[in-house]
Parts: sequence; C-alpha cells; structure tokens
Amino acid sequence: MSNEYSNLEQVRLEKIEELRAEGIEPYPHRVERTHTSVEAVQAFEAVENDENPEEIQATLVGRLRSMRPMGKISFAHIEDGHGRIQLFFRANDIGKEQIDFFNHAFDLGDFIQASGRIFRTRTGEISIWVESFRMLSKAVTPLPAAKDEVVDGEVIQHATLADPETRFRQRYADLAVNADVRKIFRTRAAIVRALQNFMDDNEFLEVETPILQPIYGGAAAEPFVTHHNQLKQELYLRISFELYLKRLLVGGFERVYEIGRDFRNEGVSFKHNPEFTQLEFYWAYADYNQVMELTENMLAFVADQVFGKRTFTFQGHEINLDPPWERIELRQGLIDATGIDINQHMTAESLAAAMKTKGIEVKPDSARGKLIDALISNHLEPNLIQPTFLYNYPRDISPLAKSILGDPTTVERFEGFLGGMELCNAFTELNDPLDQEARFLEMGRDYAEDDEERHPMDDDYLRAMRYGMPPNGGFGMGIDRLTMLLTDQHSIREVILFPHLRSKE
RNA sequence: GGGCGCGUAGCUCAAUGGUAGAGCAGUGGCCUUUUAAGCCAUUGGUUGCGGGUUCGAGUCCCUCCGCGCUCACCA
Repeated sequence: MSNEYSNLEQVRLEKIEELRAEGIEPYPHRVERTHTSVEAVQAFEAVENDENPEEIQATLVGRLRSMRPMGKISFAHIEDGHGRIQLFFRANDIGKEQIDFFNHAFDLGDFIQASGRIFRTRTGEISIWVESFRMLSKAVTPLPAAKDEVVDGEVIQHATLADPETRFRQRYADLAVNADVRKIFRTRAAIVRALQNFMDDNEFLEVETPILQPIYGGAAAEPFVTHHNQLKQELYLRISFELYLKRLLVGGFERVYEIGRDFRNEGVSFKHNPEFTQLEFYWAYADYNQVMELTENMLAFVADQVFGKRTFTFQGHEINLDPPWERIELRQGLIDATGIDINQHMTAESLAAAMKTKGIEVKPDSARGKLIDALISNHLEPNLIQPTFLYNYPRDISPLAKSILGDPTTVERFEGFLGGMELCNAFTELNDPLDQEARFLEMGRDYAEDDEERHPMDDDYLRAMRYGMPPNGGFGMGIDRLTMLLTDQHSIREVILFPHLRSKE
C-alpha cells in the first residue's frame, strides 16, 4: 500500500482541513455518553406508555451508518457496540447552518456524539431528537459498504464487502460493516467461556505452559523454529500442550487444562490455519471411557450455555449434541467402510497391498500408521456427521497412549467426529516411563530423518515420568473447528479473527 | 507443492478482439417524519504487476503476485 489517497479520501481529508480551519478538532480527546443505543430504546419503552411520559435526555455515541438529508431536516443511523439507533435533526431546533454542517462535514463511517431527547417518529422508530452533536472521529477511508436496510430489527445488507481476501486482510473493515461476522466472534468468545466454566465446574485447574519450547512434542507435526538471541538457543513454537500438562500431573495436580494456541508448520486449507486454538485437559485416575463421557457432557453443556439448545445445523445437516454419542470401534468401522480388517494387515506392505486390491490409492513408502490415517480421513471421517467416537487405535500412530489390556498392538484412544470433521482426540495416557522411552526410540527409528511424524526424544519428560505419573486420561480439541461447527461456517478463516494470509508485497 | 478458476471505480458487478459501463457511495442542487428516501446534474479507471501476439487486448498467450476451490499433508 502507498499513501496515495483515492478521490473519496481526498474529499474527506479536505473536510478535516475545513473542520480545523473552523476551530473544530476532528479527533477530540473526551467523550460524553449517557446511554448505549440499546439502553436508550429500553429507557424510552419503559416510560412511553405512562400517562405523562417523562422526557428522557440522552447522549449517544456511535459510527454513522446511514444519512438521509432532506433539506431542512436530516435522518441518520448510528451504530455502537450494541446496536443501531436513528438520529433526527431539524432546522427549527438547531438552525439551518447546523443541518448543513452535519450534511456536509459528516460522512458515513465517522464517529459522532449526539444529544437530545428520545422520541418515536411518525413511522414508529425510536430515535434521538438531536439538540447538539459533535465529531468524535473523522473517517478518511469510506467503509466498504453500500446501503443497508433494517427489516424487523434485522440489518439487511446490499452489496457489502464480499471479497474474501479483502475481508481477511482488512478484518477491521469486515467487522465494521458485517454485523454477522461480529456475531461469530461473540459466539466464539461465549464458547470458550462455556468450556472454561465446564472445566472449572469439574474442578480442573486452568494453567499456562510454555509456547516457546526447546523440544517440541505431543503431536505429529512440523514445528515453527525460532531463536533466542541472547541465550543462543534454538526454540520451537509448541505443536501441543501435552507433555507439559502431563508433567503437571507428576507435580501433584489431579486435573489440569489449558486453552491456547498451537503452531504447526504445515499446509493451509479451509480447516487448517498455521496457528490454531486448542483445549487440552489431563485427568488423573481417569481412563478414556471416562474422558468420552466427559466429552459428551462438555459439548452438551456448551450448547446449552451458548445456544440454549442442543440441536444445530451444520452445512445443511441437522446435528444433535445429546449424549450419548455413537461409538464405533475403529477396526470395525474400517471393515464396514472399506472391507479391510487392519488387524489382518500388521505391516505397511500387507495393508498397502490390501488397499490396492480395493482400488484405494496408496502413497508409496507410507508407514502403516499413515495408511490407516488415510483410510480414516478418506473413507470414514466424511460420513461421520452426527457426533461419533471412533475408538481403539493402532499403537503405531499413538506413541503417547496406553495399550489395551491383552492387545499390545492397539491403544485406548478415541477421536470424536462431528459434521464430517475430526473434532477431538483423547486417550488413556501412557504413564510407564520405560515403555514411553521405548516408544520414543521406536518413533525415531521407524520414520525417516526428515519425516515430520518422527518424534524427538524428550529426556526431561521421561525424567518426569520416572518420578511417577498417575494413571490418567488426556484430551485435545480444536476450538476453531468447534466454533465452525457451532456457527455453521465452512472455512476456519471465518472463525479466526486474523487468519494467516500470504504477504502481498 | 500439484490441478482448476478468479483479479475491472471506494463497494457489488457488466463489457461478440474495436471509444471501459451500471447501481450504490462521492460531489453540486431541490426537498421539514425519512429509513436501500426521492428527483436533477456530475466527478471518478495505468482493467493485480511485467512481457508477448495483433492495425487494435479488460478480452488471446507467457512470467510473476495475490485470492478461492480442490488434491496432497495435517487438527
């Protein structure tokens, strides 16, 4: 971007000069306000049916969203953080000069302070009969919005900002003109708050663990690398919270959770952003069955608290969050979906061969775990619309989970699916330090040097485990995806305020 | 990273290879209860950047930049 101004901007810059020439500061320091738009409406409605209604004086502030000058009167709408309200200006009250001043000096997008009494117009709209007004902040760039109308309290927009690139690069403008976008982020905040309430109610302690980590771990992902100058130390942005949260169980906390940002140096798509928000919790003395139940209750709680109902629509599907969710054993699910029994194919070669006979494309040299992952993603996940748990996963894609009793090749792990998307991942956590050390070595051996699935050895984590870690169940869930599901958004960029985009210059 | 598509005024969009337009916004004027207010007039463009083909390119071809969809990878 350069600092060249468009014609529209030049006009507004001239208006700023005119204001200053008249001794009017277009960006004053102090603001007065007695009512929000919503409070003004409520205050008026509370008294308007009285026998001798009390006259209510109010001072409101907001951004000009529409102006309808009609000669010696003017109508305008301002929008504040709560809603919209109409302003009514009349030459009889404030003089022709003031009407002209308003019409000329003010533009859509400017912030204004207006005082007057609250009344109802002939057409029935509660409005402010303006007696005085002043500029609070002059907008130089016009908002990228055309006209909109209010029908039954709903703002209907006509040809508003729609280009996704501009919307995400200039989210401030997107938010300023698209009320439904603001609503998504209010809902997102409510979802996070509800999750915190639920975890707190269940006596989980909210904690914060390092984002800058000398050794990354807890997930199969490529990290971002950074560097501490003074310490001359390579550091990684975390790819999960897992290993630090489980250290806290060693430290004596029984239930901990964290809601925060993870960073994964991988592809960007409609459901992947390089940084995304996770909820993880670890629960001592619980196993994955108890975590499954808590998960169902957690999502029902969120739905109740945020929406007051447990059914919602996602991309045309009616989804019901009432517990219990459907439970499908992964092995059986894959047999039903593909006819392949993964237990009959304990090597990558055998499984790849079976997949090829079924006409399923196989990436060469894939490890068995990666092949199973591919089967889940391509043949199971898209059909899991209603809330479903897939459980009992192969050990070789779950280096931090505990094996099933009597079956060392399978671990007590489940993933929760909703709307055809993986939403959460949990397991009975491995707490045997010797077993864990063997798994780390195995993960290091089985994958190529540059394979992102390769897990680095975390000696400090192993030391923590050797002090004794209580049996526990762990859980991770993507908050962005949960928000997508609950707000019916197809793209993760719609639920992240400032999604990652390539630099333009 | 691969494939497909897109990029025109502040915004939303037009324009058989032949003078780049419309609505809204803006500017000037009329208008004392409007609400996508209305009426009259009017400004506004290096068509993402750079090359090429052609008498002539928004349009066809190529490079680059960005975005979207999709595949791969992942949560």
